[in-house]
Amino acid sequence: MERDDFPWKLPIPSSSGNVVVEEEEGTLLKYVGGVDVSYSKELDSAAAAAAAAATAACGCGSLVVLDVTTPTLQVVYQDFFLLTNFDVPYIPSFLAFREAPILLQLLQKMKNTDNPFYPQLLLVDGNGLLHPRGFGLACHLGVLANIPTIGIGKNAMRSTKGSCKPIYISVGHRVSLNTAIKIVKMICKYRVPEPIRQADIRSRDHLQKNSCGNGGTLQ
DNA sequence: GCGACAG
DNA sequence: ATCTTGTCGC
Repeated sequence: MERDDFPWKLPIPSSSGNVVVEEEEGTLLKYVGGVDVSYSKELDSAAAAAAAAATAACGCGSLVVLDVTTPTLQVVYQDFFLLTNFDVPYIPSFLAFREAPILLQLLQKMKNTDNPFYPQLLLVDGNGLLHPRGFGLACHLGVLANIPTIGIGKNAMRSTKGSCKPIYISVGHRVSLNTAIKIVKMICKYRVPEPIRQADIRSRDHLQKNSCGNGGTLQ
């Protein structure tokens, strides 16, 4: 679980700062996925009329895949999973029980259709081994989907305010911490690694355009 | 009661 | 996570 357990090689940053793409097709890390779930606080109109105290929400899970051998980290795949009347609560330290089922479906949909962009590795918006019980969302998802995962935390539990705002990288599944750090460093354009950032941006955007607030209208 | 609490 | 406007800076 904490060792590298995958067949591919990392693109090697050259001394000039450019990425050297090796010729061995299929052995190079190319497709890196990112997952996230966004929520809308808006009440579902039907639920609001029926139950006064009900606070059903809308949610949107997203899965994006980036080609990390391109300088721009091109997004080559995206898919969403919209949730209506989502009432699974968020309980601190139990994030996986809320989000793993959603994200797992997005991954299985790709796998079931033999999608050529199926990610070789997945970055997860949430921690891996860095968790009170040592098994965060990134671990759950990695095991369930049997895919190498890296956990990305943006708030450390019980941390103090630092002068800068770091991110927290932790092992999810089938990747060592050293490798996880190397990979994250090569796919960051901004503070948050690009696969996570794109998953975040796109899920929020998709939710806004397709959420309960629009009466469920699409397009 | 107070502080902490991934997203 | 979400509720929220403008604003300062590269």
